[in-house]
Amino acid sequence: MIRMIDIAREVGVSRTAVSFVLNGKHKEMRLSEPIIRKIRETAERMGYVPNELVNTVVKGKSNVIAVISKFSDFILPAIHGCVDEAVKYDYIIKLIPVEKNINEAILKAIKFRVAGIFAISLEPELIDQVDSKFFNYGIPSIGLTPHTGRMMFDQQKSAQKGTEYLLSLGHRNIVFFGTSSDISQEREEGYKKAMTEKGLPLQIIRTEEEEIPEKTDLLLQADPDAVQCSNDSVALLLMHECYSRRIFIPETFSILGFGNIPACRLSAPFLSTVDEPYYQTGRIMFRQIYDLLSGNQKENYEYLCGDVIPRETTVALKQQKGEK
Amino acid sequence: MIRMIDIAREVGVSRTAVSFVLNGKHKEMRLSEPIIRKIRETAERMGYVPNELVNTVVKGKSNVIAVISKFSDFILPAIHGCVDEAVKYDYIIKLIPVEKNINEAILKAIKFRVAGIFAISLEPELIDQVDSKFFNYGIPSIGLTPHTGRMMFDQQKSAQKGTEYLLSLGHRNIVFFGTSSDISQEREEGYKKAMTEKGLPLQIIRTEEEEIPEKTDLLLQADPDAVQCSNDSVALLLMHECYSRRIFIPETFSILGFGNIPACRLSAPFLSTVDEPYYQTGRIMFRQIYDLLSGNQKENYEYLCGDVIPRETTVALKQQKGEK
DNA sequence: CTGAAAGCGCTAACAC
DNA sequence: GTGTTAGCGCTTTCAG
Repeated sequence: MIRMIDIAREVGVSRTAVSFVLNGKHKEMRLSEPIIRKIRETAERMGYVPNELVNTVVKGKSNVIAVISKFSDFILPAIHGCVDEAVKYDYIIKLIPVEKNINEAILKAIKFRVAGIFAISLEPELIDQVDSKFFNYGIPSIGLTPHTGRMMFDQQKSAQKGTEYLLSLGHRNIVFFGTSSDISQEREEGYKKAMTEKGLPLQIIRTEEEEIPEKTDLLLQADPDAVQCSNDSVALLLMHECYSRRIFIPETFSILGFGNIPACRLSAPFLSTVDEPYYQTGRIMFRQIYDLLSGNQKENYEYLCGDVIPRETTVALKQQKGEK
Repeated sequence: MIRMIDIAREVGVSRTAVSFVLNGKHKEMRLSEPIIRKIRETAERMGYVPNELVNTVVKGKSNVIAVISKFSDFILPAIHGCVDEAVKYDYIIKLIPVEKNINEAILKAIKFRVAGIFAISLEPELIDQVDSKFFNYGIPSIGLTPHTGRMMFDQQKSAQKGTEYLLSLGHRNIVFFGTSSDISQEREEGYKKAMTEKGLPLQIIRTEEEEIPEKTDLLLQADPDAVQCSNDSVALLLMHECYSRRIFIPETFSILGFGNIPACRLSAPFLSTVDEPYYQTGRIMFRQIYDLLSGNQKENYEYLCGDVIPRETTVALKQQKGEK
């Protein structure tokens, strides 16, 4: 690796001159144009690459952000969005996986003197284990305390939009088919709100993914116009149950998922769903920490709201009944 | 951030002593046990965190690996595997996205003096643009030249295993339904090999994903026992076409996918497929660059071979005919 | 056991 | 315009 001193010697100037030219600060020391050009050319010719690590050490400021996460297929697209956004602001993302010990991961980030820490997709239990001493280091972080770092996505409102879409299709007898996870319940609230506003009765069936086969029978007894699922997996699994019973969708009833996972575009029939844009959310999350780093503390970020993506599993009630 | 000198002053010893103790080299300078303990305790109490950046600068060796990639949902699980494996060897992964300019990404990696560069999931055209001067820096890299950095996965052999599985089920009239991509053709070769070994006639239908609706009719005319698809998407899309035609699977014919994407476990019926373990492959890729860094150059890594994952879309011929 | 000193590659203030 | 110098936080050698 060639260093500044090497090119200084080659050109026959001081290391300082090289430093200033290469950092675009040559105005502060009126060097002659030819010299400036020669320094640049020589640097290029010798293949000089500045050492960012040293810069970080000297300036005491890095442009690396640690993303601490329990990675899963689920969260990967958000990381993707985060990385893409980071590169625009000339930040680099370092990935630090967490299995059991979150403090180990945080320590690793601090060892590298990262500019900021971004924790994402960690269970509350892990967050509770965070050693509070780390906050003394003054490293801006998001997601290391219980109420920060949530996905910037409004689950309830998005689910409500989903229900309203079903309503707009003429469905009235809508059952919400969901799991008992926190996130599922937030979505359930959206359903409740939309139904209540219309004065329609609530029908909620809670199920774990493994119980879907049995719970499907329960669902069928309700003879719904439409069923709104708390996520795409349960929607797809429900469709699977319908298939084995030779119950056709959307002729028998409409199904709406939530999440817009890739499988929605590969199911038979294609699953209508509410989009949860992980990638976009990842980008917003980056901007959140970026603002934190720049000191532009905006306290309230706009939460993203998902759009309904109509595909083949939802159809107007009239049309459905006609086919029945 | 507290420094070594701070804890040295606190304890009343030399900075050298602190350095040696904290790096576990105190044997080289026989310090008294109480002093050693006091240094450790003080470091802990004051919240000392070593500065890895400086260490890198001083030692001229880092334990950071840059993963340069055009990230996509596809490749994310491989990254995941890579990160998980890296952490075991105490390496950190830095993500550097590439859109158009690969040299910019490489430069960024070199600026940070990474220990190695790992390029993955980049089109050949991008690889061709790599400025050869970068190789002078002697940074170990994989995937920056046309014939390195391929996924360590044997497409052909895996596909062949798939065909053999179909054969073992009693199917003879097997058609290969695939796209014209390079990877699809490798898999096609596996199919050909298995069929040829049995002296069975080859039936291959090439299709792009958009053409699947029309090509399905062609497929149907062949009246196959089983169809082997070049990837899960086309298998799933084929199932979608069958659904709209009310052709039931696996009663009419068996379908085998390739890839084992998450959607396989969410389709109706669940798709049997050949597993392409991206996550595992990512881990192997890390080990590859790790060996390169450690100087243990093994020239030939074992290519992974996928296993058949039987689910609901494949069934023995006898059983199928019985139901027909 | 310790303190001094050189070195890693670079920035930035300063006197010349 | 330049060379010197101090400093960033640390490792490592070496004479005491």
